[in-house]
Amino acid sequence: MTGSVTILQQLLFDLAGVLPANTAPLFAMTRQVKLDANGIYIREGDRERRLAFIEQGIMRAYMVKPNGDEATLFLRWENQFIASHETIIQRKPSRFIYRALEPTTLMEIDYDVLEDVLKTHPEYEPLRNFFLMRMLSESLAMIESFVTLSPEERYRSLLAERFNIVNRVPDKYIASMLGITPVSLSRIRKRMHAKGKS
Amino acid sequence: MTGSVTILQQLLFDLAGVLPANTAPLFAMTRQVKLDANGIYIREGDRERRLAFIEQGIMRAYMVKPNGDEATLFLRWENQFIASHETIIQRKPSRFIYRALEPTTLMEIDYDVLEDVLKTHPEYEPLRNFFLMRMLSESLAMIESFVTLSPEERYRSLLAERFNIVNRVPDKYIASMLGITPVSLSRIRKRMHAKGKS
DNA sequence: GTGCGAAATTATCTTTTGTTAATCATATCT
DNA sequence: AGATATGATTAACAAAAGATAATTTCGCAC
Repeated sequence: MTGSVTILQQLLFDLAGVLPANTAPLFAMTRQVKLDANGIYIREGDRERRLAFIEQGIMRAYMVKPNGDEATLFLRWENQFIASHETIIQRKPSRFIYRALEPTTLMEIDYDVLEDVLKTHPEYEPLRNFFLMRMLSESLAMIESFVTLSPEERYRSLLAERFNIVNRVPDKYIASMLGITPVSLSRIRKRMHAKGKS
Repeated sequence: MTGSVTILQQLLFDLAGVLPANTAPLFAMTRQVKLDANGIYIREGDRERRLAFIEQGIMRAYMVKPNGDEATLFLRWENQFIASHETIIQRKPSRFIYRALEPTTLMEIDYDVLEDVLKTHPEYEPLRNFFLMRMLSESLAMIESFVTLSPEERYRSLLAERFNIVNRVPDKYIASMLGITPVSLSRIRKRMHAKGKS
């Protein structure tokens, strides 16, 4: 039994009072996916509406810019969902690549199947709502950091809030997520060490 | 009869097949709010979980930074929802101020009342889902613009996609939304005029 | 341990942004 | 209309970021 199921069952109970014994219709439709470090989950152009809960590992969503450079949109880790948002929400082929940074285990469901399950079992609906709201909340926090903080402050804030995640990810992807170049992040780190250590 | 009701009824029919005649339980709980230009809808510290559909006008969500400067998080206009996201999602007092930029008309509902309505009328649920997904999608597009584009490119892209909105809003708020100062936006505009006009 | 490749740092130079303050333009109010 | 406040532009300088390339460090495979 995967821990993901337990976690989601608990959440479903807390949110909607659904007993673990009554969650079979949902979890019966899921399957496990294992990715090696650097393994690709979704490619640019993919149209499959796959939705995955991260059991173990870190995923990175990035795009390849016209000039060939990569830009990391976000990272997702344990107990978060990863999916091609544009494919799920707008049925567009993915413009992003979703790739594991570590050996990663996912619990996957086809989004169309999930919608069928939700239609026949509306009692699971609060779960979708919860994660949608959580993702919206996190996205707005990210936007907030872009409009209120300098690159150095964004990095400090990320360190303060997600030290273990930053620690598990190469700096160049962190830099990209902060909207700056790796060279610039390196200089920020240097300045930070030069001054007060905190 | 407000146009908002018609629009939402149509959406509810398209999304869930709910007939306009069957939407009374929802719209009975709404009320109209009118704001003058510059009028405040939600203040910093407010804890009321008000959710509003913008019938006419533009709303601005901004925070006051420790140094006293304002930072605009986002703008919302006709046919979008505005609410203190942190208050709705995390029940925290609002850290942002939500204010009208023009004379604005809102159709408001108390979020706790909405949840009651959704509990007794789950057939309205697709509407919530639709707007949550739309907001998530727009937020991720915003983040994408921060990690893939330079300030000038962000401004160009905003002009290309939302010319009429940019036109209705003072540049200083646009600048703030783009993560730059008004001075810097002014220079960008100058550079743009100097070179190719497009 | 050695060697290899990727990541991070450093250096140099150019471009852009931030900051502050002054000026110019434009609404708005009386 | 005239006065006033707000927003936009410009100027001057300091600070930071981008680009490119060289160098160093680090992790990993052999």
